[in-house]
Amino acid sequence: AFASNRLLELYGRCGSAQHARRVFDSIVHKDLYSWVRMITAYARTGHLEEAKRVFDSMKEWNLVSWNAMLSAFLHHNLTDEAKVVFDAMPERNTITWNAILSAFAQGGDLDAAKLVFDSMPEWDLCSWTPMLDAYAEAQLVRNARGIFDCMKERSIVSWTAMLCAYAQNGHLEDARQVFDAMPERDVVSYNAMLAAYTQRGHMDEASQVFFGMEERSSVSWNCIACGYAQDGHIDAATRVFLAMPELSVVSWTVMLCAYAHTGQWTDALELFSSMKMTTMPDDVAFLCVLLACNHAGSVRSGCSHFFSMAPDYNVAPRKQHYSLMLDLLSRGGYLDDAGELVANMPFAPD
RNA sequence: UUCCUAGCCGCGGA
Repeated sequence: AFASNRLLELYGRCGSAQHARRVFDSIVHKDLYSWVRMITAYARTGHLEEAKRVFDSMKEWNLVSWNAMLSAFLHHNLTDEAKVVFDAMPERNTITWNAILSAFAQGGDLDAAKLVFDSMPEWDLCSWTPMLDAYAEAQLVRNARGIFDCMKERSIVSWTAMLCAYAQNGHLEDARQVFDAMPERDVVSYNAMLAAYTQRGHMDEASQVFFGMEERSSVSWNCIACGYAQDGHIDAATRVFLAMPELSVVSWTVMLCAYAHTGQWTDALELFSSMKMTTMPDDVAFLCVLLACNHAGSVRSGCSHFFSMAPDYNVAPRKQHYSLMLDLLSRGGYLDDAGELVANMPFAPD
């Protein structure tokens, strides 16, 4: 059973639920580890209903199995299902509380996050930081600061979160003070300070931070390129882009977006073709491309990109993609096709 | 086993 459990874990991690299931079924004396790993394997591959079925067929449960089921739902944003699990749990630990707190905080549900936070028996770094984030996102910087001040211990992550809380709410000076006061800094905290400056168009300060960095990541470069692009310095942004040691999907998208917004439709579309040779475009990249097609009035190109999203790139079109397509089709005079698209949308029309 | 756990960049939202 021990060896089989290892195998189960392996298949679960590499995303092969069928193989995991085969191993699971072959185990005669399944222990709690086997069950939990089977649940996790299904959860990681998005088979939540299967995961739940496995969970329900368990003979006995422990805290870890409950947490596994809870996290499975939370990771897929199935908050209602997660709540049911949470309420049914016979016992909870810090992992339980932090998991549900993080989910509420990231989902922007401040009231729920607060409720959970206040009900918790104890807090650690992974409880304070999400709560701080939740306040920052709700533009309650003082409450965020209150959490920060109350923390029994602070890590580089908490300091960076506080920096971002100020930056997101336009308090650049305070963000800088936090940055200067941090006991240690890493590439993420540097990037956070960098982004604080570039997002507000303070390219001089941003450059100082950038050149002061011992180590840079793709994020650092992207911030600089994006800063120039939104300043209207497309050529400068392009030079930064070309100098990047590595290109992520965001690097490409920054440039796509820059070209699309400045009316360089053909450049945008050419860039997109180059991008696809090395990088899987995501939903945002497609938005920029559709925006470019839209402004160029290129119905044919827009359609071909739109209809390749799900089948070729596994990207589900969002409402914004649909509305760009509707705009493009109707302005091109393809009213019937626009109507058909609306009829087949997976959302209710606004 | 739940946890490669909480913090950084692109569209939109705010």
